[in-house]
Amino acid sequence: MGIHERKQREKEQRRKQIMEAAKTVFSAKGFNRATMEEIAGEAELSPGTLYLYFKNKEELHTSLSINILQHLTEQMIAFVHDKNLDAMEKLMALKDVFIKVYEYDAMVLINLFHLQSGETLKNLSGPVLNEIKETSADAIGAITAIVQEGIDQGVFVERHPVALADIIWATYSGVVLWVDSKRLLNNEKDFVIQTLETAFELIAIGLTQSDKP
Amino acid sequence: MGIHERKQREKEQRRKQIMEAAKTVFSAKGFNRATMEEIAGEAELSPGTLYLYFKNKEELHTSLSINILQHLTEQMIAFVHDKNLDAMEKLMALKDVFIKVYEYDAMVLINLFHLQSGETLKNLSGPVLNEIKETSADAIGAITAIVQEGIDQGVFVERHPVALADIIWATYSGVVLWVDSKRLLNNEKDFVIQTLETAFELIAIGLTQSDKP
Amino acid sequence: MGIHERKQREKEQRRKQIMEAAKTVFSAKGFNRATMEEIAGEAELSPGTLYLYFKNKEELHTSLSINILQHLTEQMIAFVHDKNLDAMEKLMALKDVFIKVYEYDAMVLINLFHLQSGETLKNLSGPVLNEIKETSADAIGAITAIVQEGIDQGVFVERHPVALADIIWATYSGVVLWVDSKRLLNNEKDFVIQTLETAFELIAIGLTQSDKP
Amino acid sequence: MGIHERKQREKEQRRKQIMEAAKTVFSAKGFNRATMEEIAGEAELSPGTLYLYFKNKEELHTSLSINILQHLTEQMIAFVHDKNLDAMEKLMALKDVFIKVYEYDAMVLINLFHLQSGETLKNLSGPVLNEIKETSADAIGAITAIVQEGIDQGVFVERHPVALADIIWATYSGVVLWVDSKRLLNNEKDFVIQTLETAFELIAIGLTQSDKP
DNA sequence: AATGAATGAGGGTTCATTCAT
DNA sequence: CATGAATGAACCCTCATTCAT
Repeated sequence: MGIHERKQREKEQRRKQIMEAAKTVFSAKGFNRATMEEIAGEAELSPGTLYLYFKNKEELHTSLSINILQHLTEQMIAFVHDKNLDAMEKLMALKDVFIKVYEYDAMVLINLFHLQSGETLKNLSGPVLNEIKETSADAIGAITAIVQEGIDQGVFVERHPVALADIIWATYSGVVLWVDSKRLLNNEKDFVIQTLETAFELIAIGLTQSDKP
Repeated sequence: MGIHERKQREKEQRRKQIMEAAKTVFSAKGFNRATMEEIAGEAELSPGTLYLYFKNKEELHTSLSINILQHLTEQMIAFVHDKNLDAMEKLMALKDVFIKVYEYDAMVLINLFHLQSGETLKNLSGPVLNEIKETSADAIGAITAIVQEGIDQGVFVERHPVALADIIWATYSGVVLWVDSKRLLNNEKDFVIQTLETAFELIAIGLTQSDKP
Repeated sequence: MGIHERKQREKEQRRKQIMEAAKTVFSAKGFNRATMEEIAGEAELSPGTLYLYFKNKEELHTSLSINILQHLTEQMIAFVHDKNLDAMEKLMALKDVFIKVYEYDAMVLINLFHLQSGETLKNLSGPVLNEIKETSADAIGAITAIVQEGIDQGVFVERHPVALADIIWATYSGVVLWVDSKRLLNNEKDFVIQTLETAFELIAIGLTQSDKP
Repeated sequence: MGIHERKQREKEQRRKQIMEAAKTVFSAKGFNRATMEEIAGEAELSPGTLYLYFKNKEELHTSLSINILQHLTEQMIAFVHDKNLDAMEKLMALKDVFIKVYEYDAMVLINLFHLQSGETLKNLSGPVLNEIKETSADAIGAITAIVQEGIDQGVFVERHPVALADIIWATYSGVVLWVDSKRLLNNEKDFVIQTLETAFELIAIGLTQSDKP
């Protein structure tokens, strides 16, 4: 079993090595202009080897996104059940996770949000698609739980919690995509984090105040 | 002059004809899987003709986005200077424009928001890039003007107006992308408009209320 | 008939105008990279018009060569029958014509010599091919006549006059092609004329001296 | 080591296989009408494979020329340093090499001389261009050395040795191109070799005799 | 005669993927 | 498992040529 386990770990190790290389190349070239040969070169492997670990280029690409989505979701779930935090504190913790993940790997996160595109989504194989569906359901579920808790506690005003969760998630993705593209268009400094902070201020107010008088 | 003008109009007509066909094909296949030959067929023209009107596939694709962005911006600017509306009414008018444009052509709008992607942005020619930059600056400018007016009138609380405009725009794009992808993932009904309504409620509250107590 | 003649002259005029433009463009781009559209633009005509005067691109290209070949041949023939010159003087006159034509239009001359290529020759239509055959036969005939006269006069040693004419013509084309390409390869000054002068010295000696002792 | 060497040899083998096929196809169709697909078919390989060994069509074509130029140059250099030959004998040996190479592969040789064309030359990549420059400099250098030796020995009259080398090389290329094209034009027998023999007689006389009396 | 918009066949090239070693 | 040479389908784009006006 020692042998079997080591094999398993080596295999996992290779996958990571490839995904790391893929991240670098996709990041520099974008999906279309990146070639499997270049990724293989970056990973110091041969092209053929990539196909032992990933079914094809698309799934290698998607794996990057799934990875960060799982990472993000895990962290969100971690404090949802934390009894020591009230709903508003959880909302702020959510914001901090969003920012931390953005800081951790902006490019893969952007990539994840672009996955929300018909073109990409349509071409994924069933299992991969399911993994995405489930993980993103978990992510939205975690946000929904926070919102629901706030409503139950009377801290947040009563609205459809799933819609609110969608808005929070959408704001996150929208800010990351738009502010990042502004950076590219105008050679600006990176304002994503500041903008996220302000966006969450607005969201917090919107969630707590009943209505414009 | 009659001749010259008619020629001009015919040329404009052809561009539209091609863009219409391109929209159909890109919409059905996505950028990569769409072929110029198929677009030409859809437009009942020969492949070569496409290149008389668009430099290459990428610029044809981008033209669709620019088009809707200009359309959107024009409408936004239209009521910014309307003296009969106060800032909050303008904000609601903005929401209505957003919704109307989404209803008018969801697919091209989604396409526009995906243009905010490094991969696509990096490969555009100078003139096209400039057109995007300018038009999107106009769009953000229009939103900024509304927010600024609200602040000046004491209706909105004082915050950095550009950041707020970015957040509004980002929320729009985020909601459209995310809720649309949820529809694809889960074969859901289209909730984009309802979600946008709710999102704007939150934004309106966030803009008018100073802070959580 | 006045009308008919004027029409005729105008037509001739247009051909020249097109050939002039073609010369410019072929010269700058080479045959393959030159486009009919660009030639039309240079001639301030539309692409379609070119086809009223030349059957296709290849024959337009070849016409340039035929033109200079006829020009060259005419001048050679002019002094072949000049009773005031002896064979050696005629040989020197030949050299002068060669140089003058090179100076007049180096590019078209080079073009002519490249026509001596299987690829180009094989794709010409019958009539054009015949014109080339006849004119180049005339050219070689003129040189042969000079050599023959020299032999008859006992000035040149007895050898096969056609072979000698071929060698003279080949030397001309070889020097022009090779020295011009050296210019391109090494960014050298143009040494074609000096090299031709030296080459003809050698030829003159070779023709007059019987053999190495 | 055995493995590495064999791989190397196999690779070299493939290049030859492709060049052989290319020679056949270019020879039959000329550069423009030859297609990569046809060459691949002739080599019993797939089109893609060609691009593993040659950057593009042009460089495959040029490689053929460079090959024969190197072959020619090697042989010329071989006897330049032969102490057993005097200058005149070396000149005659040069002629023999010229003839042998022509007999060995006339078509590729003609191809080489056509490379001396602006159009082709301008579109070559730096490294390939350099290889041509260097090899043709070596070729001219070898001829120059012979001529210089003749002058030093007092066998040849004193003239600029480089110019003489150029003339010899130009005569070679001119005779091959022109007499071969005569063959094509008039369905003649192949007189290249006889003409070269006569040409070298003239050159020998021209080099040894001081001047027309 | 002149136009010039439209044509559409054609080919070079790329690159994800495979498979014999 | 790993390799990497070979594959070959696919596609963008060019441009000589045509023809309705």
